[in-house]
Amino acid sequence: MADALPKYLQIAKDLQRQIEEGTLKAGDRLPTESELAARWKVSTSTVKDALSELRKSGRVQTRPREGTFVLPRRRPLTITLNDRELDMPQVPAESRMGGGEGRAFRQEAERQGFQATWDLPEVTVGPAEPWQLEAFGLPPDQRVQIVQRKQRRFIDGEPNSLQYSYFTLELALKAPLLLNGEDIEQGHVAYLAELGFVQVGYLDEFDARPPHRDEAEFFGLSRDSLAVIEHSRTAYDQDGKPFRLTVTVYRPRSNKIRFYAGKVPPSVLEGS
Amino acid sequence: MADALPKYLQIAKDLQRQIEEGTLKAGDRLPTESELAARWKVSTSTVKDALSELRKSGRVQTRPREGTFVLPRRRPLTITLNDRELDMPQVPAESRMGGGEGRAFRQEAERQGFQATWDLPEVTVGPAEPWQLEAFGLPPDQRVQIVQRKQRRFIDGEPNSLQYSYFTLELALKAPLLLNGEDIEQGHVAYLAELGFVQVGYLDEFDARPPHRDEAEFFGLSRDSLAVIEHSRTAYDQDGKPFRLTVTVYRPRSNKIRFYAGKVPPSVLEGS
DNA sequence: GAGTGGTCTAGACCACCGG
DNA sequence: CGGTGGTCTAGACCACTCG
Repeated sequence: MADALPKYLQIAKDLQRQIEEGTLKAGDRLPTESELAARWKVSTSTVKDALSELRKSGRVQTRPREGTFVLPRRRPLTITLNDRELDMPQVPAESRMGGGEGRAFRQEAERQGFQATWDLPEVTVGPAEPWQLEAFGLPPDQRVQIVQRKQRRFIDGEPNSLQYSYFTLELALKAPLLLNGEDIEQGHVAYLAELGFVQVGYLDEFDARPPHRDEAEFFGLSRDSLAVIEHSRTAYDQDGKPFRLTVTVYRPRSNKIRFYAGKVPPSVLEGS
Repeated sequence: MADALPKYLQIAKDLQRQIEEGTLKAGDRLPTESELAARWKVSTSTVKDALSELRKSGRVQTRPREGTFVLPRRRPLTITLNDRELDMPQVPAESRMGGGEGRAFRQEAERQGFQATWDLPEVTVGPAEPWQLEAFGLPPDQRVQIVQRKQRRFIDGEPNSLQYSYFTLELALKAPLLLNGEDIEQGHVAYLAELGFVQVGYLDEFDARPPHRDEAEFFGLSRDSLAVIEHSRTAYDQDGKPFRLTVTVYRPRSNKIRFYAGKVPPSVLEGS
């Protein structure tokens, strides 16, 4: 035979095939590592390599001390980055959403037939880290306190994304609801607009990276799972000054991130 | 001590620290696996786990039979998704770029002080796969041939991204340069516009996933490295019909993908 | 030929949960 | 308590490069 695949990839491929063919269905537990090792006459380490490979495909989830399970194929939540309100200057500032935060998250989810929920935000205050200073356009040696609002967001009850919003303490003192560990009914963008900090534009950036330990725990990802997608948004006020930084960490495969330009058929944009 | 980290994470963390502190500099080879095993008094398997973890941070690269090397910190290429020309209808169709393809790739790279090069495209023709039919808005049972143009793109001589452009054979017969394994001087978008297929809008979607074997090879990623970012663009013509599909696979950490809305200070947009 | 990482063996012990 | 995957041992052999 010509250049046989390593055993661990053969095992991974065979399991993948069984999942695709439906022999292993969503929610099923895969054979245990020792069963697979016996069946394939390999050591358990080789099986562990195979399962590690499978986890990276995003089709299975390993829960320590329980086993490895086939994940259901869920319809992903579509996150559209374009902010229709922002693109239409005639809409009053009070009704601008800011895309992806608070009410906008629920509205988008419901339009797509999902139920969106979230925990109360955890508010913490601390000295700025270098990357935060850079995002706020401040010199690297500036001493400034940053307010972090961290929120866990769920779709149909399942962990979907983690959102961190950052503000300077200086701003938060003028907008004290930011310091409350409670929802801001109208959303950050509208609340700040009421106080005169209007978001006239924003810049989004993306990266993919392995999850941190707490993110892996929240999303139920064990070792060697998929990368998460990190989406940073820097919001600018009327003076072109960055006044809000939002970092959203998405669970892989549960979200579809999209952006459009020019004329795209409405049916495409609406179809989930 | 309280809940010590597993050894393999301790080792990874120590190496990471040495890289950050500069004890290990860009281009340096890390100690070999057996050296690390001896130094930490652990088995080589534990060291392999540690290096696997380190590779996921994107700071090192393992080259089989050579060793593990510290990667230089390169300034990433910024890919801006907004198409300024498309957003300005007064610009004639012939000069629209399409963002990220051919000339636009070189222009953007040079503006940021990089040198962009690419291989000649590899053209292949074959039956449509289901996801391609879906992207082109065709029924799943339709029999149609798809032309693939695959191009390897480099920044400063290093592998940067892989771009696959897809067209129906029907379209390619009306635009025969698409079937040539040569560059299209003016770019796909302009060439097709000349022939009456004007891109009036597009829809971008993102995902992060582990690299395929050939992608890992092209990017020089070995086992357990970072995820690649996949960017799909579906382009629509005047009739709202999708006529071009482009999939770009980006090397992680070498690219910064961005998008803006509303008014963002020009200095931010220009600053690479 | 020496040295490298990729693959693999044949286990071991542990913490944790309720299959 | 039994069974699970996470961590780890102490190696082995291989294909390949030339550090």
